[in-house]
Amino acid sequence: MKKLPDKTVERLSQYRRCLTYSLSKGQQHIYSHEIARILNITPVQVRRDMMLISNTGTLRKGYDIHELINKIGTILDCSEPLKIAIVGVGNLGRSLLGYFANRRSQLKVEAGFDINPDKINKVYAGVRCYHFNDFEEIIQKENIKLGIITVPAEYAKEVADKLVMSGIKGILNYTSTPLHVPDHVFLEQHDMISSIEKVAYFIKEGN
Amino acid sequence: MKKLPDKTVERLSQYRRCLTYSLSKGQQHIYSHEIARILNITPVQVRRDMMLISNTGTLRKGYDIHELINKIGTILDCSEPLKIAIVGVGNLGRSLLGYFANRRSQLKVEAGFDINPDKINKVYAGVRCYHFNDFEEIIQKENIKLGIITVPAEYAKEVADKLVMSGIKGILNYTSTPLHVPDHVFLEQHDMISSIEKVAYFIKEGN
DNA sequence: ATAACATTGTTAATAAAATAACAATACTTA
DNA sequence: TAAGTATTGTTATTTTATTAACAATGTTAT
Repeated sequence: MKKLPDKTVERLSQYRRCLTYSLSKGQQHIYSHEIARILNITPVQVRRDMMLISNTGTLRKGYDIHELINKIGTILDCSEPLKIAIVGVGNLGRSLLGYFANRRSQLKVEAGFDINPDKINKVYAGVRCYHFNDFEEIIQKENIKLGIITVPAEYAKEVADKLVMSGIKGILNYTSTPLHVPDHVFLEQHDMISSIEKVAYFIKEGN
Repeated sequence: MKKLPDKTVERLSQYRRCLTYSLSKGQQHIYSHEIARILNITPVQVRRDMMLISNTGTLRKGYDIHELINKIGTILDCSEPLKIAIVGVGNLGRSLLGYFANRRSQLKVEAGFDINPDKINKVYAGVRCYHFNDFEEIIQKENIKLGIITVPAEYAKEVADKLVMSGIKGILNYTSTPLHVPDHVFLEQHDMISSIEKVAYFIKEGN
């Protein structure tokens, strides 16, 4: 399948979650406008995304939830679970570890990394914490593909460099330090401070 | 000033942070291409944003950092510090509290809220944690405008409803539950699972 | 003094994302 | 059975965001 637009990919993940929920309630079909309402978007957008992933619904019956979940799975998921490392087992890192605990998913957090000796070899939400010095060895042995950076901002750069050098394929950066990585590494940044300042701006304007 | 584009607002926040850093290094002027390089964007985009906020640089000398920081401040900041509440003092909530500690900024986290009795009246990173039952009273007394939701996903909806009822102006939702709020409340959602699935997708495609 | 250069500011062009419009059609109701 | 209705799928349009192009102009080098 052709590469999907950025935003569509994000929405697919959201579709899947809300579909899983509806399915667990015993619902079998769902209309575009139902999905749209749940996610605060328009029905057209849902249908457009469906078109992009060649998913087809039934007229006046909507989309088969089970089928659509599978379809999204074939697009988003890899054939085997994708292994993830969380670098920085502070509050934020542990928060993410918590998200993934008890969640059957094609995403598997395989290891945490830190430099605080008190944390090394401890297990958090079922995931063991290693010393960051051992990063390269472990991610290569375990075939970990994705790294999430949750260290204090001032360490972000050196952490990212090490991730890249170790062969990580994608990085999700939760620090506010902008990072630079080569083209073959996919980088996503999430700056919480900017998000808050943005909300602040639009509140202010709203006066 | 006319309302700025969403993306420009986000970047202004990032500009300010990188400018503050450069200023602290003793730098007084900065070129559009320097900013761009730091933030992984193009120089044109920087100049375009400058245009939108009517900031003007000096030919062959670049932008006056101090002046630009002030300019961004007049746009993003309110006249008095904007007060924030963090609802859910778990790992993620405490992580955010940590970000704001020791940071002089026009954003001030005024209170945390939780329902766990062990946390009530404790102080985290200088911020006191109250019982969520007292939410309305405290945010009205303290004039808190912005709420950040960091509770487990299943509580997100009721928390949001209470925030809206209590007169909160803006909500930043870090749970994966999609929320619905009236038009006069600004809502920003940040779904960490979707972010990770997105990175996973683009890694997969990259093969 | 003049030419070459580097940088800003702005307009023009392109690309990406969202929305609108509407044809097709199966279901429902009269 | 015929008309009306609700819903999908798709094309067209609009809006938003990014990038390209380039004129203007102060600075540096010759």
